[in-house]
Amino acid sequence: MLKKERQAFILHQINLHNRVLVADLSQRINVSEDTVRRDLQELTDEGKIIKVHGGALSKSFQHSFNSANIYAIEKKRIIAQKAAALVKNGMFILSSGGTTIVEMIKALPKNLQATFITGSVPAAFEYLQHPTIEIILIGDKLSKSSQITIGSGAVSKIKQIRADICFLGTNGLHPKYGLTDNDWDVVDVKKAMIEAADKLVILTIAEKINTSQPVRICDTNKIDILVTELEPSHDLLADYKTLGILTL
Amino acid sequence: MLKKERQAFILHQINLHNRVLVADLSQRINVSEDTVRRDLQELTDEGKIIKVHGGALSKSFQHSFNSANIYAIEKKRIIAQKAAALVKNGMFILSSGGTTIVEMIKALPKNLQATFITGSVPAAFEYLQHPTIEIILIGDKLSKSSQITIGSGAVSKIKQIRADICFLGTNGLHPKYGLTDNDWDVVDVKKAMIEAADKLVILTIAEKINTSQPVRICDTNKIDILVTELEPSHDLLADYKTLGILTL
DNA sequence: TACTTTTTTGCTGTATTTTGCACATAACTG
DNA sequence: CAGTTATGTGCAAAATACAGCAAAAAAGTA
Repeated sequence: MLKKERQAFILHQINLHNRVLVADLSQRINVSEDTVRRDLQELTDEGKIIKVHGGALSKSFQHSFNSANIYAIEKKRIIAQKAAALVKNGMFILSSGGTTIVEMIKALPKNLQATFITGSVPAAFEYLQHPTIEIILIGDKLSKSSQITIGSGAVSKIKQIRADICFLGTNGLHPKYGLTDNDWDVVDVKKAMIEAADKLVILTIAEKINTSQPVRICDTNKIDILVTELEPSHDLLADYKTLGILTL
Repeated sequence: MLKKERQAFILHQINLHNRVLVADLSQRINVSEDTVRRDLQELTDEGKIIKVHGGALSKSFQHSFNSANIYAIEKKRIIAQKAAALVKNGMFILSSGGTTIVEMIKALPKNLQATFITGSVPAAFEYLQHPTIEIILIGDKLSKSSQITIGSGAVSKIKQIRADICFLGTNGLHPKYGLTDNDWDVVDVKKAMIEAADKLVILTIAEKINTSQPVRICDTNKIDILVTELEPSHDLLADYKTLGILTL
């Protein structure tokens, strides 16, 4: 069996049963467990499955864990504070989802008057807790893995918008490869958001800096402001500063 | 069963029943109590559950520690079970938000293949927890009080849909005044949902039966099925049965 | 065709993870 | 307070993962 064929088979099994075991697959396909593991690793890198000890799970399993993910929460709170300070009264703000964005929403001043636009369910949930802001929800098909709306309907709605700022969380940021993600449909939505806003602000923990994912969203020089938990003068940010990006 | 899978199962059980017992889980999953305990410990470390002697509790449980609320939740769970049984594979289902609807979503069979359409953020959040269903989010302005999208954009999107069932929670139901609510904009959306579906199913606790609110959604005879926590033959439902409504 | 180069695969040995058990300790119950 | 039940810890066995290496297969290339 060819490699591509094998991976397609594995993907099919995962979508069918929501899980696979390394030992199982190795026997069924008649290859070594190492090979299966390598296949699972590649599929994981492409963001198609979730690899776990002993096998792999469908992406739809991921959400049940992410719901209360407090990973790196302290760092994200620092980022949230810095990012929230960029928002002024009267602004129109586009935002994606992600835990960092949700933290930013929590950090918004209580008397802020602004309009926020998002397709992310967790972000919308958090925006709803705020007493004074207005919220516009972008409708379309909901993606299970990313919990935001995707598809042409969402993209065309976003294109009708002219926003002041676009806040994006990110999965990969690299001076050469730019802003990257692992889901094709999500990338389409993020691209549209970037085009629809005057300023692009990227929120990311330092750990994701200089990493990359398979699908490209935009070039690094499209970014206006980069918000991390580091000091603005930190070495890790030097490359981005030379590209003209404001680091906070 | 894989470790992650097991933890997902435990998390699901907790969200469903608000509590689990170590001994119970160990028997159901067929692992030692130690393993269950370790899982609970990890989930606790990640902040997803509350660990207690003998088992664990849902995080939401610690907030809603008032007994009146929990009493209603038991009733709503009965309603949820009955309503969830109406959904079949391949259906298109429109739904509003509300706690009763959210309970219904939790009660949906795990292998269900259907498409759900909603403008409610809490409902969407709950739909996202389901592994196999498809979700369409209705976009527009978000209403803070009702947590659903309202406005002409939402209404016109709903009008483009032809659904099998429309599930609505309700604030007032009265044989004479029909289905009523207290928010003008929400009523517009609910009206559109009713028109867009073949069947109208109303989910309500008995205590709201024969009460009314200021704004009318539709006549009582538009209702096809009325789901309450009562026995279908209960006296309180007699009026509605004579109107040709199926009571569950 | 004959050759290099690259990719794929399995193997080996060495970490790492997971799990159940035993035992001491702590928490509940009446 | 005594008895029961639950918990945490250390430990060892088994399963699983990973890194490095070399053979085999595939893809280019002259």
